[in-house]
Amino acid sequence: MKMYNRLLPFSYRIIRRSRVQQEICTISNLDFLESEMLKFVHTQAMDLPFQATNGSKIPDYNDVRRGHFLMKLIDDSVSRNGFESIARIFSKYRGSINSQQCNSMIRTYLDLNKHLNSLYIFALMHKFSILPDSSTFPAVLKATAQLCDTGVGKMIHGIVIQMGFICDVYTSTALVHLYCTCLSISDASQLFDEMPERNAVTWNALITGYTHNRKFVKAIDAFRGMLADGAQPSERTVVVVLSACSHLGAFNQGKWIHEFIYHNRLRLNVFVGTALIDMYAKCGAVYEVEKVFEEIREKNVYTWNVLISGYAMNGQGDAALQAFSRMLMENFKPDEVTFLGVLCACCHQGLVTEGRWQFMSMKQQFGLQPRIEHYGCMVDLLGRAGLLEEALELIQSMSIEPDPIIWRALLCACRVHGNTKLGEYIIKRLIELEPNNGENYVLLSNIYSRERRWAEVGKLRGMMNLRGIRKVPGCSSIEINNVVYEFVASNDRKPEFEAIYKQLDNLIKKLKENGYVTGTDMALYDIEKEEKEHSVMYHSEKLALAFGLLNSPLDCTLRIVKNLRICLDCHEFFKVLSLVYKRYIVVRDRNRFHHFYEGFCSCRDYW
DNA sequence: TTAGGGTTAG
Repeated sequence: MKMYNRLLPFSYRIIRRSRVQQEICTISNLDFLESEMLKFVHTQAMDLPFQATNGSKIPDYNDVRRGHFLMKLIDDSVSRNGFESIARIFSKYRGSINSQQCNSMIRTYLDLNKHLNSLYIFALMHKFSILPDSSTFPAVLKATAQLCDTGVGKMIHGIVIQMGFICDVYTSTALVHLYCTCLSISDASQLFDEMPERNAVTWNALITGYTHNRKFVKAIDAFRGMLADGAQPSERTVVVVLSACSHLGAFNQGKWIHEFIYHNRLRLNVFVGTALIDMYAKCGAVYEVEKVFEEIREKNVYTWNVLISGYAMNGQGDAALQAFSRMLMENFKPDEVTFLGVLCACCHQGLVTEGRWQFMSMKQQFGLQPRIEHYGCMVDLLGRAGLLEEALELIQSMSIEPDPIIWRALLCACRVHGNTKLGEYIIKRLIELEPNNGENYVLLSNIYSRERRWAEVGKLRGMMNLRGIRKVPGCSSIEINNVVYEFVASNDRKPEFEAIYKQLDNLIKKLKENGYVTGTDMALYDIEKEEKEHSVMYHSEKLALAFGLLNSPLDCTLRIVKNLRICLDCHEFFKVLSLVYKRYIVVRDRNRFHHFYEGFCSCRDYW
């Protein structure tokens, strides 16, 4: 039963006011809201496209058709007399326009992506005393979420509370979505907790909100909450939860969701299939990627894109290019994202000629305009291959203004190929663009350290201290028995991790006997060798690995996710360890995957 | 007859 379907005009019927609701009510006054909304709509209405239609009077149709008729009348009038004429139409037909007709107009404008029109109709409803009902608000809130205007969003929330519609589950779900989209996720969560009624869609709105706000662990927790609440997850639910697992690299959680889909007979539609492939790709599980891809019937450009970029990030450039050829053979039209995957595959594989050709073909054969991301891939591809001049020329030839990311890609190449002169030129540009980003200083410091220019290193260190710039700490996570453990790099031994340090000390000793040499090139400053060894010894990925070895069966693949790029020393350490301990280790760093097995890495030391 | 979905450089 919908308790609030019956209209409660201006009743101030509030069930329970939370902090958010109280705050909202203090700023809400319906007349003020009306004038503010009209003002908002007028100020933004200048660019609206309108279609001219003919019409004179309202025929006696049902409400939806009358709503559509009115809309045509409005469009026609607006195209001839300007946006304000909508109010004149309302005035002319005062008394014969009802809320159902207005709802129909609001929803149709929503479908046409004319969100300001939806809001304008809503504002005029109050002006002409047409009372909204419970069907009005979901559409109005959706339009507000699309426009992402926080002021209007809070105003409409105020009206919802004041008119007593906060208990309508459709309206409050739309409100949760609005708060997740353009207000605050914590306020959305509070609203959700206070809702007297919720259903699967409300849970979906919250879980989606967490994922879109990058609160991936909370999204997975909310999914568990949904199951505990007895709500039935749908295909939409699992798509969003899988996306959270992808971001976290949470393989076991993702696999569990896959089993859940199977046992609960959810459809393996194109959304679910694509989300599954993406999850497995971002967990470094290429075999599962292929299995799901062959299993699903329905595919679209998204599905192909996650497959191609999945192969690329896992170091299987040839497979990515083969998948791209197959995509074309099966008559799918590639888009800009497809070419990002293709160029990324060439980049990680060092396929310079192929990359140049694909970049040309993207423009000439497929008519796609390269974006800065595509140039970024090309600069990285050329830079890694040592073609620094060509990479610089490409940046200079761009019609788009180069961004810090593209300069940093070239700077990394300068470090790899020891080109200090170009590195210094770039760093000056970078520090102008991003004076507070510690990563830039660290990159330059690494270039100086490599050439043993300790005076410059010291000067740079002083500048960082003076400006209060800190290096982003390395952070790695590993999933053991469905629990994600996180480790942060540290120069000090923390007492609670003593068992892990001991394990790490033993590992280092054993690996040194088997050919591992501590790489200290990446250590930042001019410090003694022993101290440098110490500073790379407790990198977060090594701590995660030591913890994984201590807490997993011998045949278990270890999967580690790192927030920065894996360092040279850790890369060597993992290679030797995979040989000595016969373990398969997968590391997802900020850029790509490294699959370590029998002393080798899938990146073939090219990263 | 209303609310909620997947991909993207380094």
